[in-house]
Amino acid sequence: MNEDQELKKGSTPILILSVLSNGSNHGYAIAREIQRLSADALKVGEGALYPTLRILERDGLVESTWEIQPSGPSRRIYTLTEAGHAKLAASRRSWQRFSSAVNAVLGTNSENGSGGVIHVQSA
Amino acid sequence: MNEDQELKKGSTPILILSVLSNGSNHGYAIAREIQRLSADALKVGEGALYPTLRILERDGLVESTWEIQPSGPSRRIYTLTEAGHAKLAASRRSWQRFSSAVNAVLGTNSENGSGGVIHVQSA
DNA sequence: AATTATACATCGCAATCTCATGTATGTCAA
DNA sequence: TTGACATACATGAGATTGCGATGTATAATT
Repeated sequence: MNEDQELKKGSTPILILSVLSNGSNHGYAIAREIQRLSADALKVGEGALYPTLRILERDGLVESTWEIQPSGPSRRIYTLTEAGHAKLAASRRSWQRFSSAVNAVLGTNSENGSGGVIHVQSA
Repeated sequence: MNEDQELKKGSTPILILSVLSNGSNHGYAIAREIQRLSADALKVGEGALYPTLRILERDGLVESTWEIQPSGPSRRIYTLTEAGHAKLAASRRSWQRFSSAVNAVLGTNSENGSGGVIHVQSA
């Protein structure tokens, strides 16, 4: 399965990697961060979160260590590896390509609501 | 399952509905049109195309009629129903919300390649 | 005669998500 | 002190979806 098709079925990995690129974090906090940054539009449930983190670790994109808390349950802290950084960069390009393509298909008729044009401009 | 989560797992329905909003068409041509409009970035395989069209028809979003060709195999022509138009409009909003949310999560660190800013501007 | 393109359709496999459930700790209010 | 809620990890069942392969059939091309 190619990268673009994989993105269609599961934006979870790229979202997790992206959050981790802001600094190491533990699973539960990653999920909350995705929800916060997306203004509640995206929710990564626990049944998707933990299996995905395991796959990312199996594939060498993240590493984890247990951290015992002075209070509350222990946390497994995930850190992005070098391979994870590279994967994130590639996934970003795939997402851009995919979302542009969808917009291209959606933008070819008179029912696109705003009728607006999207300009991408360098900072 | 809510609409946003459904989009994550399958942009195929909205792509088909969008192509059909440009006029009635048959399955095989719809798939080619999606591929053409997306500059080969998106491909809807036959194993996804025909089952999805059946579901759309079952749900009353499209209607179909057989059309015998003077040459070549018969075609099943699909037409967007009123419910299909409404669904398309709703799906567009969901796609906008979903892609904006992903961009929001991706846009929060220094690894976003372009470093660019996306401005959406009305026509 | 063989290949390619059109055009529909179905099946099995694999991947993924959601929902539910389970374990365990700590806090806060009734 | 008991119940509710939040934190934090983990797994399993069931459903959905996509993809590749396969099959049927027609027609044009080489």
